[in-house]
Amino acid sequence: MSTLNITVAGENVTVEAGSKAADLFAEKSDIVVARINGTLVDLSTELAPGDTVEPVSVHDQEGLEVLRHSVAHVMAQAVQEYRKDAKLGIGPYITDGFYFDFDVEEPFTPEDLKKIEKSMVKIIKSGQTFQRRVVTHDEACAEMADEPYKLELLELAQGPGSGADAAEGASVEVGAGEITIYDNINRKGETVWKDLCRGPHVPSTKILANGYALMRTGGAYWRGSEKNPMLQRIYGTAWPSKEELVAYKDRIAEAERRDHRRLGEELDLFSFPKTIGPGLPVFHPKGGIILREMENYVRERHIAEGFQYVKTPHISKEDLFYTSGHLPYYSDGMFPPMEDEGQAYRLKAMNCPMHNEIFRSRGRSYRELPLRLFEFGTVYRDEKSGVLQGLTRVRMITQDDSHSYVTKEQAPDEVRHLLKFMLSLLEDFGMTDFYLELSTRDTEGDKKDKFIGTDEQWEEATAVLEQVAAETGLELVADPGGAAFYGPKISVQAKDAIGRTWQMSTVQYDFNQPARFGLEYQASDGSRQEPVMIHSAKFGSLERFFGVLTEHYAGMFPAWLAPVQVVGVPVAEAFNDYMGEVAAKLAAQGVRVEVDYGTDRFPKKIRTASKEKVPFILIAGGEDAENGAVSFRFRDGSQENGVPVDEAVARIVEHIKSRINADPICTVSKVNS
RNA sequence: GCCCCGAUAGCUCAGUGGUAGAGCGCCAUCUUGGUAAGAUGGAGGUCCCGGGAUCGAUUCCCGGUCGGGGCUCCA
Repeated sequence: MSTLNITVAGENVTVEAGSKAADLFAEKSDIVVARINGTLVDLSTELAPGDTVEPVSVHDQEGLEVLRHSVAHVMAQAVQEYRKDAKLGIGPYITDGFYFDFDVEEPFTPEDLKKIEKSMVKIIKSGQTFQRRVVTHDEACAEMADEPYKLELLELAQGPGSGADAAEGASVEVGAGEITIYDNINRKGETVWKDLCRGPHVPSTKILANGYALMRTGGAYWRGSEKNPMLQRIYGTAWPSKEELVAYKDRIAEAERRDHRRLGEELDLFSFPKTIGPGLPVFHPKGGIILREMENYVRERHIAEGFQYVKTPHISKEDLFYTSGHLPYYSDGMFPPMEDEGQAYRLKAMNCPMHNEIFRSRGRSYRELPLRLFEFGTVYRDEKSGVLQGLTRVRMITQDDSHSYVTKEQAPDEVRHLLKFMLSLLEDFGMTDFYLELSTRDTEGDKKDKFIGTDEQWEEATAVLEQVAAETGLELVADPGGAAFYGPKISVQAKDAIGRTWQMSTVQYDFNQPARFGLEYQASDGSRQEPVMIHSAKFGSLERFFGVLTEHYAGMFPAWLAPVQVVGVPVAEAFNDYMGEVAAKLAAQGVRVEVDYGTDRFPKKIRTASKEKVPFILIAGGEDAENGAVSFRFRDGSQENGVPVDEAVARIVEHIKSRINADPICTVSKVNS
């Protein structure tokens, strides 16, 4: 009997000829695929002499992705059993799960999902297997004759322009090399379903049994283009174990509890009155306090960093936005013009042109540079209906918008300075986990004409940003094509308390607008030079940041931001006056304090104040009054009784002043430690 | 903008081809001494808007508005 030598997980092994990868890992049920000579393949792959084989577990990222993709296949099989008219789109794995697109006559209902899930249970329990089969292009076309979208993918994959763009989507199914079809084989050995697929797959559906669920449906354009027909997409999630599935569902439930739209209502922070219009929020008094505190702090920090606070109008003659170059590119995003005395005006959708006018309001010297302007500029963008979402996507956007006018030589330092500044600001709001995204222009494709300026300018600007970003030591992700029309940008992506990523700050290098506006300064040699303009926003939009912060803190704003910082609860009516005196001492120190003089009983008052997520509940009863003391109840439910009033006041004031953000519970004891 | 779903009291939601309900909240009275719901009573609704079929529509159909989940977009 012949044998062959291979390397398994770094060790030399001799196996019988004809062995499969599965034979090597037969005892290990968590191994779902193998990496042979660097390529991820099915366990059914036959081994060849000299192969290097690495097992891939379902607990590895790649193994998990394979598992998810296999669940997608099972789902598609179930869908086609249930809906004979369903035509297959693509079905890849995604973060946390998978989806599959179908062209169906009637969209799926929640009841449909339940039925599909049921029939998936049957399939998965039956222990079907996946079998890989290499076919020719013609064979694939014949087998997929009833699947128009698969035929399109086959055509794309072999077409002349089968490069990245043309085969997007196709590559998921077909890959670069040979064409393969995966058969779903039942226990009798019959092929019950098949799909054009690059693979690989788990060996048997049994491994899928642990933790999957169908989550939701939605429309999705075929191959992601709005020019194409809309298919129906079913999203699912899949995990190696039941526990992980439950943990995932818990995470989703937690995100729902934190939803700023829900908290905004519960905590009376803001609303979207129908009479005003979609995407146009009004901030209520309590939301107003939070906004004001955010603004005050950010304004102070900007001034400390050398910015000068300015204010500009909400509307402008339309010509301004032609000068800046915005209007030809982004007219869709701006509200339509208003006419007054024969002159067309526009609501501003960006502040930079206005700041440029401040720059050129008089002659500028190199001695003034960097000239840093900053404002809370409220801009209006005519977002398409269907994209609005709470405060995170609105039509009124208040940008903490700043522009630094610098010499070309000063630009790298200015970007460095800004990046450091914005990270420190975000940290002050309890966001400490970042990565950066570098958005550059696209030199080919549909959007290449969106970018203006010479190659040299783009290269120079991009190099500056890249260099400075690298210096931060933070992870840097490329975003080709994501630049502004006037220059490249760095975005700061920050993770919130439950691990979701939000795009926050941006810094943008602009070599276009100074020229368009004819900005210049007089250099030390007397010559006139053109400045470079660095755009930056730390929150991006106050509205969006407000929404993100609400979710990040789960409504438990740190004391310095909290609309009500202290609620005083007398144990009984007899202590109302005493509680009132304590509250007056706090109020005299500028603390936002309320006393619950209502007729509810004591426990109900505790409940009410707790639900408002107030940082400090102060309690006063007989024992306290006798000792000139007061008792704390903190937001986590813990308490501290009999604290002398003056000490309690001092601790609260100190805590608020110290702006402790990282811990949303904010107990006073943490200040002292 | 596109696909789907929804809209009933301030909020969360039940319900019905014969003009409507609960809990919370709100108001009142009585109560109230120690860490998440004291009792009773009351007010409050053009059942989103417009049109249609029907003896009759909050309910069925069509259109609109707004909201939600996706897609696309996000200067």
